Amino acid sequence: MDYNKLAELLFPNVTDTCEDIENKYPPRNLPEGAKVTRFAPSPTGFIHLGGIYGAMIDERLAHQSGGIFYLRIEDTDAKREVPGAAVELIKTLAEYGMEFDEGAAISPDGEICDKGIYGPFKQSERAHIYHVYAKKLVSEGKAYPVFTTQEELDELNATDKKAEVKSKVWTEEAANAQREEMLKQREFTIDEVEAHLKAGDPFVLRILSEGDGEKKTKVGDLVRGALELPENDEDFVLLKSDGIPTYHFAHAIDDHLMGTTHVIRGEEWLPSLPKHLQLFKYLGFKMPKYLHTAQIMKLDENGNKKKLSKRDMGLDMKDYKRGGYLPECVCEYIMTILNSNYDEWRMQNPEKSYKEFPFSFKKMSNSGCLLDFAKLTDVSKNVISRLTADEVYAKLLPWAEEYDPEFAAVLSADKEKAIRILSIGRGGKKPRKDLATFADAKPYMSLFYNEYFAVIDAYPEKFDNQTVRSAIEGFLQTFDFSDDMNTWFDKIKALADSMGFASDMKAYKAQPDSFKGNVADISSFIRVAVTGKLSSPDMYEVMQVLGKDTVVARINSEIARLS
RNA sequence: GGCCCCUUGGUCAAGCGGCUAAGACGACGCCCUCUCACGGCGUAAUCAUGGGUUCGAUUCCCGUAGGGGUCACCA
Repeated sequence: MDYNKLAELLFPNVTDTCEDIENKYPPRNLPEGAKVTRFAPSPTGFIHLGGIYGAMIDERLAHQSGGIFYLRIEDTDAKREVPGAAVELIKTLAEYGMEFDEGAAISPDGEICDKGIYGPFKQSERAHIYHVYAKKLVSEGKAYPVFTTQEELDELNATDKKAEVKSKVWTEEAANAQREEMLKQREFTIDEVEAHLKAGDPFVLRILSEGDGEKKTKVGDLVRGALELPENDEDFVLLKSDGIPTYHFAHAIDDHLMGTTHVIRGEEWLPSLPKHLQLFKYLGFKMPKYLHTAQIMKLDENGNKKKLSKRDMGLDMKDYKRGGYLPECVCEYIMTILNSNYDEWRMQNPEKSYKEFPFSFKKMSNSGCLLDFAKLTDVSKNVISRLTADEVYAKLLPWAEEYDPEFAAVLSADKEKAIRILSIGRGGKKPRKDLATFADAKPYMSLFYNEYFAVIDAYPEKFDNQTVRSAIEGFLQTFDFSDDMNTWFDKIKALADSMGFASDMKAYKAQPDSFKGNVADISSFIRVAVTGKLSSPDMYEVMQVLGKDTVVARINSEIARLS
């Protein structure tokens, strides 16, 4: 077989050589040890938690080493592409603090554009590059075409391939038949190829695999160590019939030309690693280092770990946004599952950015972890508790504007007040941690606003209305808004004493029977009247924020109700 | 089914031949306290299993089981 002739037949329009391409993309001039990583999503839908997880590893590894972090859009599957998804992807990544040095970006007019000299960064725009290498492989007898008719192709496109693959019964006979079919396709003549081309039949380009599927080769993985994998024995597709490459082919060429040093991807790619080994060998490219990450899982109804699926809460980043989770909280949580010594570091360095943490892939776990909302909540509370009231307000307002406009209106009507509310118990060594998400804000803050205020909790049952009423009446009689906290509370204690309640908790605990109740009970009457609830932040501070008139009005309203 | 990956408390995990097997989240209890938070202290809870190797295995090797992934002109 004259492979050069075959190559010429298949790619008559390709005149560039591989050298021409290589010259256009010179090796990067980076300091020793600098890592070049990429995040390479396909624009087939929303970005998910696993995506952010992977992107954060890419970002840390690159920027921690003084390297380059870039974004490549893997839009090689026109059928699955979702319009506008790429733009959405980039925006979401930006929200999560993923800043790319190079790659696909959004231009001022809202279109995808390229940043840096190694583009184009959309694979659909790189067809000519792939074809140059494809032609070379054909000319060396390392790849060959398989023709189909247009009808067969249409039929292929009509099938739900994923469902078909899933339902497939993997018997030995089926495997053998598949292999025989593959081998048969290797047999053809130049004349046949010419005839097909003349008839306009589309073709795919397949690699001519070398391995026998038995012999093992060793591959290194940054988190898994040495792996033993069988050599590739599959003539997988390089170019689809539309001339666009498959992931495998695009991966080898792009990561080579763009100078990627570290490929970080999910462990679902592990089984296709032999394909990539084969390709890099055929192409004469230097292998990048691989890091296959464990998946983030959930528990299914049978109690088994399962990969997060589209229907699950917690996969789509929009879920987090809607739920009021701050991106920095999610990132903080991801850091805790990325490196288990992160928690410890955070305790020592409460004010630092996570980007100052010495992240190491050596500390990454190689088994999948369960998405743990309890942990996320804890981490989020900590992150938000470290913010100032102004910062919380600045982030809360836009969230509310999108998901609860009415609440947003209330918040912005009196910014000063909102910030005073958010300031309660904030700052200092032991800040309150009331907010894990912005969705917690309204229930927490509602007692401060008359439009939301309601007496929700009942007064403690063991006291009759008469007692409650005289207590809050008594409070009102001596209430002076300008009192400081101690004076204010001393008055409550005095009130307790005058009503036969213990003002000293220790005294009460020693002899509970000699009192009608204690000062905490008195406080709870006032608390329910003023806040509507049995629990609230520090009541003195609450009253200071509410203002004298509101406090008096609420108590009077309760006095009336209890009469 | 073939191939590959994984396996320490409920969860995330430290460990890298000898430890009473860290720590965090969660749970529970106590303390602090005018409530709720916060904080402090404490309790319960883990090496999947069988065989080796070894004076000694959570740690090394082999098998088994369980879980996950993958076997497309999808990425």
